[in-house]
Amino acid sequence: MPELPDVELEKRYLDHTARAKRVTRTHLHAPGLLYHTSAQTLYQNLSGHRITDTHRHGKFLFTELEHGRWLVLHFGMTGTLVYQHADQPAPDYAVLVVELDNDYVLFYLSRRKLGRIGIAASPDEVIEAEDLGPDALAISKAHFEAAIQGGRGQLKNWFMDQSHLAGLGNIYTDELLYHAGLHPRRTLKSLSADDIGRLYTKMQHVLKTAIEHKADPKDMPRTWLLPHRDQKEFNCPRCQGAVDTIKLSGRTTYFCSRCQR
DNA sequence: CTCCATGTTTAGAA
DNA sequence: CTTCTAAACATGGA
Repeated sequence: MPELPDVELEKRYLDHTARAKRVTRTHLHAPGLLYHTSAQTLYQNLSGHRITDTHRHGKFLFTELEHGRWLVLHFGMTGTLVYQHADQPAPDYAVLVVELDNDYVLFYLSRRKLGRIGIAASPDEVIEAEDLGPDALAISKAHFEAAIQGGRGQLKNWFMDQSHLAGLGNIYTDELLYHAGLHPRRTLKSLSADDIGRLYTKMQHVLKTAIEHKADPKDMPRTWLLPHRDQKEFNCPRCQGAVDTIKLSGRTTYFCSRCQR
């Protein structure tokens, strides 16, 4: 489940599991996920090296190895990490298997194989190559306001574009706009200073709260859209009116036409 | 079998 | 040049 909150949780997961362990062997089961990297380069940079640090930017997760280069992971729509003892049966859908020197194994699982795996000199190299905007959780209010004021188009499309701001996807953009009371088709140009300030505050609130709730839709506050999205139809937790569904850029968008304008 | 899915890329239209 | 849309990617689940 990979938007910013999910990837942040994967980072924290790595921090208290595989971090500081040494990689013994590596197996790649889905070569199609490699980008800017050969399988040989991947093996050479992982095997025999200790994991020293982790970093997240938007939906990208970076893992530093002791030689200073970084393993780059992007989770697509279905990617996730699992760390378990080598005695445990291997989970399904493993695309990358990283064996560690403490008899534990880190699995990168992906059902749809839409993610990416690579080696890079630094997170910045990837951020530049992918043309990623500032991280949605790390950006300052001033920079956010400047970005919005310099932007064009509709809110939903703008927030989904990782070159403007990195981290929000379909689900959390909908959640943000719901909390901010703004219609997904509203143009950036039409926003008041008040709207922009509220967007920033709500964005921080939605992302941080999602992380606190482990980004689990079932555990999210019932006043949010997220825990209800698995039903085809549901009512707005705030006004009780029917929540609308439209397609924007081919993605299902949920919003309340009474609360969001 | 059909439809849908938390991401990104790309071609074409506006 | 920018924005927007639909399709494609690969695959599983309802």
